Amino acid sequence: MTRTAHQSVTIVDVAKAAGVSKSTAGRALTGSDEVSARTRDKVVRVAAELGYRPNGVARSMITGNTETVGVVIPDMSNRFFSAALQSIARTIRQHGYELLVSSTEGEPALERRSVEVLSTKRVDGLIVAPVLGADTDHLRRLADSGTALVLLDRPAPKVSGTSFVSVDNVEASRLAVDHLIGLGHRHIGIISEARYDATVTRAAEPSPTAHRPSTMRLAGYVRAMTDAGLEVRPEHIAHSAYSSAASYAATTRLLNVTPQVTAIYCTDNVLSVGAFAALQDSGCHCPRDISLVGFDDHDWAPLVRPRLTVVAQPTEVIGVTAAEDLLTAIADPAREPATHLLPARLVTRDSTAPPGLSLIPPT
Amino acid sequence: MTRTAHQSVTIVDVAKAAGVSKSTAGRALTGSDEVSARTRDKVVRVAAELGYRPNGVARSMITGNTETVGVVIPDMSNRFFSAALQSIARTIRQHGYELLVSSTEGEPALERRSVEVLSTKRVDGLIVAPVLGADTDHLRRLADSGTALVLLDRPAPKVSGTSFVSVDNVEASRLAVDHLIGLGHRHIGIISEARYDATVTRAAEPSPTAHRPSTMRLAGYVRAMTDAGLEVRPEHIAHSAYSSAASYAATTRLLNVTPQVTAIYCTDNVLSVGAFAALQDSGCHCPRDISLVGFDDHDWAPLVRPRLTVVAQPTEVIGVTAAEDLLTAIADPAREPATHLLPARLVTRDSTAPPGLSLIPPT
DNA sequence: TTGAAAGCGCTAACAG
DNA sequence: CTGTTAGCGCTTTCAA
Repeated sequence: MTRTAHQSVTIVDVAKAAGVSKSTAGRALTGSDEVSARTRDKVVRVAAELGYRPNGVARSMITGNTETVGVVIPDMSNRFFSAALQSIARTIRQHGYELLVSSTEGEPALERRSVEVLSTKRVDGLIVAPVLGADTDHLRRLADSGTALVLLDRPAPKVSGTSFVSVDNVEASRLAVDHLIGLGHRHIGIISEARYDATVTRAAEPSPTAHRPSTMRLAGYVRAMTDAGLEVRPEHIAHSAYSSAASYAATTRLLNVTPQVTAIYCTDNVLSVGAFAALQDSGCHCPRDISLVGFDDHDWAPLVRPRLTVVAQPTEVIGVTAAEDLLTAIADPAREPATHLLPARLVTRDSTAPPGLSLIPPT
Repeated sequence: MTRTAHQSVTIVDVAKAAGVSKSTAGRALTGSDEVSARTRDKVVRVAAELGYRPNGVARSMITGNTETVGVVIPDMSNRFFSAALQSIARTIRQHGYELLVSSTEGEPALERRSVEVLSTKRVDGLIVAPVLGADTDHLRRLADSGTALVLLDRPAPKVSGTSFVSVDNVEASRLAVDHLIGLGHRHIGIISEARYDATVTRAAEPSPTAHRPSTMRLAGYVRAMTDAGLEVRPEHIAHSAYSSAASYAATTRLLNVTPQVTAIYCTDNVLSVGAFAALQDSGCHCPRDISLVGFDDHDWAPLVRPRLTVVAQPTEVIGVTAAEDLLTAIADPAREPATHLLPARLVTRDSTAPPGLSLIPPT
């Protein structure tokens, strides 16, 4: 019956108890058809009685693969990544893979360690959302060594031959900004983790596989403004570190410094929390005095007042696409890497309205 | 330099190239002090040149452990579980372990499969939040087989000899209900996933290791009401399935059917979204007409109006505790299993006030 | 249809 | 300090 020892019943024990050889027992247990039904039944029954559990480690040793996919992301409690993780998990599970996941907390050193450890554990493939701005040599080495690799959300410029899956950030910004322009806004502020850098941001073709999402979103804003014939004013671009508190401060600053701004586009889900809070505390009425577009659709977007208009990423699709591309790469190492830029979607709610629109007369 | 072949450079290749034996190479690479500095340096250099990556699978084969912890949870996009996961990941990483995570989507069959697969992969220990109400024989077998096992959030009654980590749900409810009673409320409704079952709920000592969280929270409500000399009325207990939409419906029903209710306690984070929305749409003014206490502290709790008062679980601590207990169990299989009931915390905001309190005169 | 033997890549005695 | 030997548990030829 149940055994208490640790590394307990092996296939040899089963074979002995069933009165067959190790190899026959193996064949019976893996459902090979090179065994007589009689012996198979016997072996299977004996195995169950003994509480035999096949040792996947030993099997991997021989087959050379682990049926395991690694995922390395900065933070699994971040809504975007946890949602992506969930859809990655489901997709690969349907193909018989498990998920080895590592959180880097934004530390380049931890990312290197994670990639190292996971590749030591011989994952069959790896999905990585690299730490922004960090060195990516370890990823290049990994890709060069033939490990299937898919980049998620953030590119690694120097790593070639690797698939990349992300929302189309330029288009996402265009959705937000065009919506605001369409409402009549002319002075539109932006809360961004990226620094305004004219050379990159105003480039004719900013490349999603070369720049981080925040940069692309800022570039999209610049493009949309420019295309509409509006002036991009540096003082309308509020830089914020990656935290809700920093975004709160940045938004407050933007409101104080540039009173002519009538709309704000906030380019990240974490930042949106702080931006919304800042607007609430500012004394401005939203959307009468200021319109706000957030990023990513949250549970709370329809719960706050005014309900928050957002640019929503297809988070599920991003996860599924990354997983499927990785599975393809595992099955066929020679396949061409692809860049998947998935479309964002504008969800219009109540936080955006024409400038100066006032249902309640201003005080 | 970099190799393109798949299972490429082994320790034998390194040994040959360095002109030493396999074992010396091994010793050098694992940093054993039984090697001369000279040979170690040489081996390490050669290994780097060849792009050698140790094969963790082979190592596990010998050592018998994988430095991997499995986690099986219903849904990693759920805020509670993703936060717990993040702190589990950090804790075990600090001890050199990686995380193999599996999402069961609430399906008992998937949970069985996950536990099976992870134990085949020879994880050194397992943290499981079992699917509610499902059969737990697979967990008992696992525990009996000597695998370190910690139960998270939900107990598995028939599985003995296993640690259990959870918030103290009865006390959590007491915090919420006592707060409301203290404000003067007498007719307090509850939104619960549990069915009201007098035998369990009113038991003198409802056991956290025998009943699911929702049952314990309901029991805590009953206890707190009873202790305060208030009547527990079945029509004040609104059952809801586990979704925001169901909670919306349950809350709406509760408001319509029992107008004497002046406060509602919502016993779960997912349900809180629906409850809050229902209150907004009901025409009731919160907190003037109805007070609301939510469960779990969300990003949005301070963002909505009124700001939501909640009972907050120490999610981080729960994750860390589960991880630490598991590490202990791995290190010492003979240690006594423990039940950790962690304290909840009441976060008082604006959604709770004395009944009938009216800053704005009723219409 | 079954068994015997080889070996995956590595570590761990045990000699030298 | 270093090399030799013997496996870990399993799959997989290759014979019988």
